Amino acid sequence: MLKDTYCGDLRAADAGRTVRLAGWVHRRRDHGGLIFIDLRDSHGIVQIVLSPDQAEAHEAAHRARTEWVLAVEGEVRPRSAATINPNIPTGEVEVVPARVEVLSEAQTPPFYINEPVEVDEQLRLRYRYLDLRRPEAGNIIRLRHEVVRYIRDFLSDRGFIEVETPTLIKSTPEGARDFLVPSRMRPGQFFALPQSPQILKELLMVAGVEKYFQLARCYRDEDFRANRVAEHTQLDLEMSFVDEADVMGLVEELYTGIAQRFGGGRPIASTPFPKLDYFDCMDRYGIDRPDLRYGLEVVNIADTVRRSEFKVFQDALANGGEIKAIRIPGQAGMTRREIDHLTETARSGGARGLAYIGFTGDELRSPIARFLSESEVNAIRTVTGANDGDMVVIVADQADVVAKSLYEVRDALGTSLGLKNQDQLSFAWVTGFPLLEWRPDEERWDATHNPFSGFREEDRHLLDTDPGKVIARQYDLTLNGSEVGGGSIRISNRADQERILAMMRHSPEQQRERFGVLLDALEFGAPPMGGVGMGIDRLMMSLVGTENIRDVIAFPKASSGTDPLMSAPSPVDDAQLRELGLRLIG
RNA sequence: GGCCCCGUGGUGUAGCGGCCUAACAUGCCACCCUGUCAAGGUGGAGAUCGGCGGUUCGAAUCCGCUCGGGGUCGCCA
Repeated sequence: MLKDTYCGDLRAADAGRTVRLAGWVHRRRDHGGLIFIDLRDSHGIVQIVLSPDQAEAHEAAHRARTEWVLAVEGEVRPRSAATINPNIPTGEVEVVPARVEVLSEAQTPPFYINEPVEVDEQLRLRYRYLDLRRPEAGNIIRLRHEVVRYIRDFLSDRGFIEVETPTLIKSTPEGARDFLVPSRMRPGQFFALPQSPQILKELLMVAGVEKYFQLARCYRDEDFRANRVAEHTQLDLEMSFVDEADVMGLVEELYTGIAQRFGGGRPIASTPFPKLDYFDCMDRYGIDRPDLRYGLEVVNIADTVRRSEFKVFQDALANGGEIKAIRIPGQAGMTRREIDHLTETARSGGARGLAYIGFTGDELRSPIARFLSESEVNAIRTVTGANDGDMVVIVADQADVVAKSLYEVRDALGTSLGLKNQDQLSFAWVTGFPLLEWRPDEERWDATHNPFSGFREEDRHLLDTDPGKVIARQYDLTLNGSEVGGGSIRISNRADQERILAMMRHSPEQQRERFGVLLDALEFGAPPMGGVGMGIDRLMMSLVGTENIRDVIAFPKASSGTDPLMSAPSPVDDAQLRELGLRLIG
């Protein structure tokens, strides 16, 4: 090794040691006589001091520029009291080199590495290897390693084995669009990249593995978002002979440990994690992954205004809809502009408008008050618990529109009122999901999560009479309002699996073609089984407090779906295409 | 695919019809400088304003198209 010590590791106790350091010039302060160089490596930064006495070293330091790579050999010296820098961990010492060697020179970087300035993301991605030198960026990748290592240790200690599954698998036209890989040896045929190792992990259970996990790369060929990329990493895990409580308990212990160790001291809002029912969630938050860091719960006020004159309310109820409200404490005086903005937000959720009542002492601030009797207003006030100074906003429409609109309103308020406390990790389980939902356009049932989720035995009879009422043995984990993972106890017998697939309008031929392997395997002694897929990227986003999923990935694709670093995708030679039996059209 | 926002020296921004021969900060280069840590001082180089076309006496500034980027809806678990 050219070095025996990391720059960032030096402390007062190292004073007097002779060390060999190597790293990058973070910053240089050349006083003509004295030269200070902040030398940076993967552990941090330490100050190097060069006086003109050591002519050769001084000369090298004088030539050196930002991001040059230097090897330094010298003595660690305590700094005098007046020159201690309390802002950096190594600030009590500095290194006085006898020798400075330039290992590599460097062009001026295209953006600042030594200052946290917001730079165009494409430029950063194109030079990601420089971007990652920025401690703020690189430390996320290092933290990710620690988290992943913790996961591996945790599960290994509990008898899990990590098994790799293939990256080239069979395409199933279910769910998201597959990435396809043409087969050279079978021209005209294609592999798909896995959207998750779902079937394979169930086969591992049939294989008697009992406890499996994998940090699996999952691929979906869909458009990107701030928190969505084409390839993401999931902690994929499956266990035999378990029920919901076993899997949820294990995941909860794991995630509590991760949050405590890597959450930067941020408290977990509640342990054990709250368990919410899906229908309850939809009722109170309008969404199945509520952000529990703040209140602003949705209240049903249909009963209080059932006999109201107000046509909007009448129509909604006459058409089988709902009327719900959110009480916003202390916001009766919000500006016209803010109200308009909230109304716009509600409209984006499908609502035609947003009614409001501001309780400002004796007066009511409300365009709809004249359609309501005094007792109705009082009833609304009682049901919502509104005090003087509170604002109540109301949406009346079909249930799904009310839910979506008020979810959007609540979410917007959470942001604008500063209620999304970044210093809190608020986990919650959501269970009790419907197994199936009706697709009117396709006239078939579809799985709400995945077609292998089991269902409550007591709901079995409903499969014939009212399939939409069947509750799945599904559980999702949410963190600060985003879904960080989910799983289920699986169907583990062929008859049930075939029955569900049939309800989803898979013909027996399609079932054999697409899921034959699994169906067969379920006939050879399949154990009861269940597991989860946990999104590692989103977990890391929460741990480091970023909105951008690309921050937690070493070499991410840009939002456009391209790779500015490698310039991918790119055209290929005709010869390559020919070999694959492909020809480009258009 | 729809909608919204952005595109000015290396980087981050200002300028939004003529005062722009494009400003500021930082970075870069040179010189001065022995205790700085965003070192300081002096001087200097560096962008025709994403591209194309149009309106106008005159366009970084207005209009159209286009390319690139970001966000969002659709899509996606």
